[in-house]
Amino acid sequence: MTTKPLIDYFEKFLPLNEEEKSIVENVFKERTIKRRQFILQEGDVCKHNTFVVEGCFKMYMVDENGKEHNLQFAVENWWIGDIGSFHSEAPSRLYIEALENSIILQAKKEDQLKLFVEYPKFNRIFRVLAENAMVSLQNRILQNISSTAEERYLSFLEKRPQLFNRISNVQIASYLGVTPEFLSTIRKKIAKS
Amino acid sequence: MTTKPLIDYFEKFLPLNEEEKSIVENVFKERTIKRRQFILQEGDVCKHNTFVVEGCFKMYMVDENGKEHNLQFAVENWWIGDIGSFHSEAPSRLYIEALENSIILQAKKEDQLKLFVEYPKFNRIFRVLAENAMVSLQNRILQNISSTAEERYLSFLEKRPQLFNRISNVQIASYLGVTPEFLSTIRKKIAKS
DNA sequence: ATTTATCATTAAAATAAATCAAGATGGAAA
DNA sequence: TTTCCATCTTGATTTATTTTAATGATAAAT
Repeated sequence: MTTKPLIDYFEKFLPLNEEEKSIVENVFKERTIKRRQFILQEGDVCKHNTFVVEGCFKMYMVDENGKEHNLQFAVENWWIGDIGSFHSEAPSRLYIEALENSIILQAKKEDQLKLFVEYPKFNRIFRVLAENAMVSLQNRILQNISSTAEERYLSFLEKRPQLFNRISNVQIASYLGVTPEFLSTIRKKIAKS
Repeated sequence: MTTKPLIDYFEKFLPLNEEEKSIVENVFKERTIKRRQFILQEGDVCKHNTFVVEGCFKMYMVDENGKEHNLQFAVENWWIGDIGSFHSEAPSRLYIEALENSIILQAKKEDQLKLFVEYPKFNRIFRVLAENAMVSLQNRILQNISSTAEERYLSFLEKRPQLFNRISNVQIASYLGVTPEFLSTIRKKIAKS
């Protein structure tokens, strides 16, 4: 019963009855992923919606110069996936790679759609999830267009302290949109003050 | 029947029956908004979800130095609102201001919730809307962390050509996260090449 | 155990972008 | 018409950030 963390997660939004719990167990399949393994690569269609039970992932784009740009990290109790590709079934521009050995739960698109059609409660839960994600993304954009890199780094430390000890500064720099070298000078400046 | 554009909009996602069309007419109220008028101000709770029938709005934050940072524009057939504040009922940090004389349709929170509970179809439509919004926001973040201001401006012109002739460069600069002066030098450089 | 890759840091030079100050333009308003 | 205000532009200066290159430290691979 690895689906327990996911059921607990859903129940933070709306309580589930026994039937709904058992459909979650049927729809979401457990997978074990090793560090450095990919669950999505550029050019592939994103066929799964992924919930992280244990471990850590990054989702990133590779630009024309071969540089990686981290769009998102996901640790325990986070969702990750290229929703755009998942819905449109167009090839993704993104990679999703495990930063640690991980355990995930995945739903295939057709199963998740069935869930939405047959169990309206999940429709409601996923609407709220998407809206919450929108709010975080909007806040991140506001930060990006209004703050310096130093302010963005401080705010990242404040908002995601769990990640600070778990992810290398190279990865954090890529998420913030600065070079690792510049992040290093920012850290030096902060340490001094 | 100003709700017609909204009904047409919903039907691009899922067809509505007569009952559903009439509930849309009941829930969404028309308002006329003059240029420079606010429909949300910092400190207020965002009590409405807004659909733009005609006109143009900007949603922005004012930083500690008094500078405005545009998070979003909305023209015909776009939604605008501070979803975070709408859901949490916490005071908003954002302003929403009309850039032109406008006509909007607004639903109060309790009415919209009733819609979601009693007419599951709208739950589904709004889930898809939120997911689409997530995709655009993710793409914008990727752009912000991976591109120069010039690339961001060119991409804005390509993606939102309707806005190019309709919105001042000051507003576009604020949306891109650069100063109007620097946007001017970008434009000069592009014109030369 | 040794080699190899990744990571974090530093510094100098180069570029991107913000700030400051000023002038030109054109439409709105009196 | 004249005044006024917002917009756009320009150039000089300063600050933020990237690039390049080099180094020591650590972790991964052989």
